[in-house]
Formats: sequence, C-alpha cells, structure tokens
Amino acid sequence: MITTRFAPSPTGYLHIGGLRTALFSWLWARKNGGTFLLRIEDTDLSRNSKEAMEAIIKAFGWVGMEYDGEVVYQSKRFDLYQKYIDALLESGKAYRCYMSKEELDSLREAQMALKERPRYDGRYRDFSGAPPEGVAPVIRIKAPLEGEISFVDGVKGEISIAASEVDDFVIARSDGTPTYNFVVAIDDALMGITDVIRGDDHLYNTPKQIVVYKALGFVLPRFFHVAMINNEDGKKLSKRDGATDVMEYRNMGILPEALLNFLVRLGWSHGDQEIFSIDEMIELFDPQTINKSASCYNSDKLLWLNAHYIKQMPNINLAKLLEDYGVRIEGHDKLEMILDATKERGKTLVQIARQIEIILAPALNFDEKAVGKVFKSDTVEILEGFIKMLQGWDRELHLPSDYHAVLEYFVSTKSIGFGKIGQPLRLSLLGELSGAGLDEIMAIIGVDETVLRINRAIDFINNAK
RNA sequence: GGCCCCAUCGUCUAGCGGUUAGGAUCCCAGGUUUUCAUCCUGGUUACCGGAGUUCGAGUCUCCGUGGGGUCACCA
Repeated sequence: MITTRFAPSPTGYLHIGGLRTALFSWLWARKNGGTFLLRIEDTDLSRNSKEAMEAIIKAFGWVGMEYDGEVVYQSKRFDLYQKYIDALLESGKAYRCYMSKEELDSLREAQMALKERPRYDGRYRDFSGAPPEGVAPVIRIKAPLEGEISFVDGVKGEISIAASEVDDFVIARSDGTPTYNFVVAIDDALMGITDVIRGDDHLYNTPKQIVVYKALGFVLPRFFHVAMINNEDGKKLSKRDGATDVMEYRNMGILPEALLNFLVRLGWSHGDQEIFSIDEMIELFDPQTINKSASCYNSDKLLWLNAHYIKQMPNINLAKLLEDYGVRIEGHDKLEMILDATKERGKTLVQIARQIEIILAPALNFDEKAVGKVFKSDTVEILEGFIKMLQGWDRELHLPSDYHAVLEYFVSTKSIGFGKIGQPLRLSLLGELSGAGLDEIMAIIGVDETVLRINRAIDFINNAK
C-alpha cells in the first residue's frame, strides 16, 4: 500500500515546481491504488494566507488532481503535537533551552567571525540548574552527537551527513507552537505516508526529520528528492519569470493535460515517449526513474504540447472550454466547421479564440500594410465579379467544397490566377492576411455575410481613392 | 565559507563498458497548402576538463572546474 502527500505552505501561489512534485506524488499513489493526501503546513501562524491556500486547492481542481480524504491543516493539530513534545520532554529526548534570541544571535555572530558554521552549542542540553528568570524557553530535540545520519534516497541514492552537521534544533517556539521539521515528521508518520516525494531543497531537512522519527520510534518512509526546475536561463525560478502561478497558465490558454504532460517530462522520461495521457502517466510513472539533475523550464515545448492537445480534442469539448475565452459557439449550427477550420491555427486557446472571433465578427478595419500589398487597381472589378457569381450560383452553397467550386469556376472563367482573388478576398473577409481557409470562412458565415463583407471592402477601396 | 547534491545537442531527455551517441523541441531547407498555420521529408548542434581502472569509458573511481541546494524560535 502506497500513501503519498503534497504538503505546501500557504505562503504563496502554487507554482509549477510544486505542481510537479504534487503530480509525481499523485501519479505514484494512483498507480499503486494508494492514497494521495493534501496537507497544509501552516504552523507559522503569522505567515499564513487564506487566499494562497484556496488558490492551491483551486489549482488542483483545475488540473484535475483529486486528493483523498480531507485536507489536513497543521494549525488545527497543535494539541496533538503538544502530546509528543511532552512525551519527548518526559523521556529526556528533548529539553528546554533558555537561551534568548539575543544570546543566540551573538553566538552566531561569533561563530561566523571564526568562519565556523553557525549552530546551537547545546549549552542547555544537560542543564539541571535553576532556569533564568523571565525567559520563555524553546524546546530543542537531542540530535546525535557523533556518527552519521544516513538514508537511501530513491532519486539521489545513499545520502550520508555527519551528526555534527545537525544541531539540537528547535521543535517548539517560545510561544509553544511547534516548528516545521518536527510536525512534518509526526504528520508523515501519523498519516501513514510511505513515500515522501518532494523538492531537493528539503534534502537537508531529512536528517533532522529522521532525528524526530527515531526519537518517537516511527518507521521511516521512503524519500525521493526531486531536483529543482530552473527558468529558461537556467536560473532559479522567480516571480519575474512570469506565469509562476499555475492558474496563470489557464489565463494564457494552456490546457491542463498539456501542462501536466510538460511537467511529467521534466525530470522523468519513458524511453523516447513525449506524449502521455493521464492514464499512461499513471501506468508508467515510477519515482525510482526520476532524474538526478535539475531541469530548465522551456515554453516552446509547453506550447508544442498544448497545440497537440488542442488539435486532438473533440470539438464539443473545445467549444465548451472556449467559453472562458470569450467565444460562445455552443449550439452554433456550424460549430464543427468553425473548429475544424481553426483548431490547427493556434498554440493556445487564446489564439484559437482570436481566430474564431475574426471569422464570426467582421474586422473593424483592414490591416494597413496588407491593404497596400493586396488591394490593387483591378481588385474592385474582380471582387464585384465574384459577388455576381456568388449570387447567381444555382447550386447549394453549404460546405467549404461548395464555395471551393465557385472560386475555382471564377478563376477559370476569368482566366486569372488564384492570387488575384485569393488575397483580396481574404483581406475583405477577415481584415488581415492570415487565418482559416477561404472556403471554410465563407461556408461558416454564409453567402449573405460574405457579400456584405466584400461590399464593405469595395466601399473602403473606393473611399481611399 | 562548511556540508550536501548535480553535470549528454540552446532546451527536455535516451543511454545502464563495445551504438555511425537515439528521440523531442527550437532553428534552417524542401514538399503539401490560393494565405497563415498544420502536416510530411531532410539538415545543423552534445558526452565540462584531467588522471586512473579496462582489450575497450558518455557509462566505473579519484581530482579539478562549473552550477545548484542548505546552514532560523520560515516552511
């Protein structure tokens, strides 16, 4: 039985690094028919943000990663932690330290001046005298004095850190609230977490947590420390890289399946496979095969994946999603035609939405550069001729192929090249020179609208003279 | 600075002692397309450096270099 968890602190929005470790944890649990839990690490009451917490849960909802059971809030479990603190105090595995903040600071400064590693010197470890007046003590846990703390990391291999590197760290602040490394170990143990998958910025916390596990007699979980995701320049991700908030990807018109596919391939692979459905990820993912080294965020690849998922998405689903981007075509009788004509022409939903907009609503003006290039002296005559042919057409005009026949017949009877009519017609219909195929556009908007738009262009040309 | 981790095309990666070092993305060229895009074909680009082990090293060992993480009464 596998139980994993994602344990963010509610100090900011969910970013892609967090989403990836969450994804890895979620996949591993799902693959094994196990459990995936969500825990909010909010022991530092002064740094919590309710908005950030809700944003995290919202982001989970958007990408479709459902967690099991109720969200665990550490801030609601202080009584529980207190019991363990008391027990540790009782058994002598933890002790009260009466050193003031000022004393600690000066100790640190002195150590830094000697180029030593700043660390607590253990002065109250075996203290039995009368405690100094007026100092609210912190509780420290007894870490081993010698030897090594080692563990096998599923990603990095065997990790070994000298005990001298781990000091007697604080497990409860002077106000009584417990600290991170203490509660993480307790909660992971109590929640039955078997596999801890997290960022490798936590690698150094692991020995501390192991001290807690050992003191409390808990069984160690398996640890997997995943290397960081850097920005496109290979530097640490920061707010300035934009789009660090997962929900920002939705605003950009990124599909959750594309984002997840992108993230799963950052640090993990399965041979040469690039495209993974959620089911395939679940089937194939294994944290043992996660890469050791850090990777860089690459927007080209994300966009390529996004284009792929847009292209292969059923039109009905696509239409529904497009609503969030200002396009309402659900129930439109030409829905299939509209999407077939546009879904391959954009890398994001925002771009697809724009493609559709310029077809459905006539452009307000004509692209200036295009006008100079395409609207020539004989254009009006040609466009008028085309209107005539369109209106005099005696067969059905529904499908793109119907319009294609008109266009073909037109150029052959007028003995002109497609170029003579193609570009001017496109500019007349869309106001610009790129976009969906002419046949499709006309089939979507119909004869009347087509004629209307061409006439508008003719007026424009005449007025410009 | 101490400790720990990492190192294959620009980027994501395959490789698990013997390969013309593979795929994807990006970029370039050609084809398809009345435009743009899609799609198809082809191409450029990589084992950080130095020792060692070995018949043979991208793969194993050591050193160096570079990058990252961490050293709180934050998480």
